Amino acid sequence: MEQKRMQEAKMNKTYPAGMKWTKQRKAVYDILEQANEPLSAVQIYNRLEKSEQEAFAVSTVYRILTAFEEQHFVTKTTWIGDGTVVYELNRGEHTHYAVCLECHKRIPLEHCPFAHLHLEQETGDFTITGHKLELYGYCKDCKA
Amino acid sequence: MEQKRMQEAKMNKTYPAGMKWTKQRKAVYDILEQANEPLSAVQIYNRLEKSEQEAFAVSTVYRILTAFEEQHFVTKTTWIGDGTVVYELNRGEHTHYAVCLECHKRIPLEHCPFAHLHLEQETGDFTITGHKLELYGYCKDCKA
DNA sequence: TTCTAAATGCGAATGAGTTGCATTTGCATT
DNA sequence: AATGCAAATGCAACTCATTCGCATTTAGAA
Repeated sequence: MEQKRMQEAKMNKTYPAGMKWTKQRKAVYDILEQANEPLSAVQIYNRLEKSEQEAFAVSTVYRILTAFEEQHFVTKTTWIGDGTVVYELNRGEHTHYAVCLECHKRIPLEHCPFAHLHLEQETGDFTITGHKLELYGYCKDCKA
Repeated sequence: MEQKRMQEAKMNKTYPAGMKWTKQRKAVYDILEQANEPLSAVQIYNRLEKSEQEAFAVSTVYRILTAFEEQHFVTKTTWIGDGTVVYELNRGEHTHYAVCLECHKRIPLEHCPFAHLHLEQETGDFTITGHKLELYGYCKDCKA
């Protein structure tokens, strides 16, 4: 649903009221779409600098990402490990990562380990709306 | 084991080679011990300012916390919501939290939901050594 | 008591992210 | 197609957490 709205937005068919589809937003959107991993605002800014002839303002990137988040186009996440803030296009999947302590590679998990868990039971009066999980360890290349 | 080492460290019986048990470290340790929640470096710094006659340097607090983390005296964590970095005395338990998105209260979970899960199965060639988990939602006071 | 590596203080520097304000630009409406 | 204006951008200055270099102090081993 969100995804369909994003597609429409990109095709410039519809867009939420009071939202403009500028070239800056298109560029940020394209970078997020082409990325196969979550990106930080600075990473996005750097890629913009390389791919575009005209430079963008950093503040614009931050504002675009905030706007995208409000429109649910992207999901903002903080890596639990180092606190890095990254943005990821909302493709509908629910993704967790296994983080290698050696090379810091992030391997997306195929399935959410909570799919069959009933977490509500043990949190009493707490209403759960989401969760965040990171596994730590060593990838096959770093087991040496 | 870590806990015993911490106790010994505090009693000034043993301490890892090349590690000094200074009054600054004692003070930071005491504050962490008395705290019933994870604290940020700035929070610790502020409490030091109030409780001690002499002022500490902020950089010293950061360096102490880094050293404590390397010695596994404390655990460094990043809060999901706002990205705040906090430190918590390593009391030996394996703790996860439910974090209220409204009041930011952190409710420790009694049991680790992974206790009976075999995560290795779904990560293929990844060797898991640890994990971090945070649930978020709304506590009973904030459900309004 | 002496000696030295480790720890601290201080202040400057960094880096991520934000903000105020003047200027530009989608885009809805003529 | 021209107009009008709210929304978006650029820019530069700012905040805030954290780090770093370096001179000075100090814990604790010898």
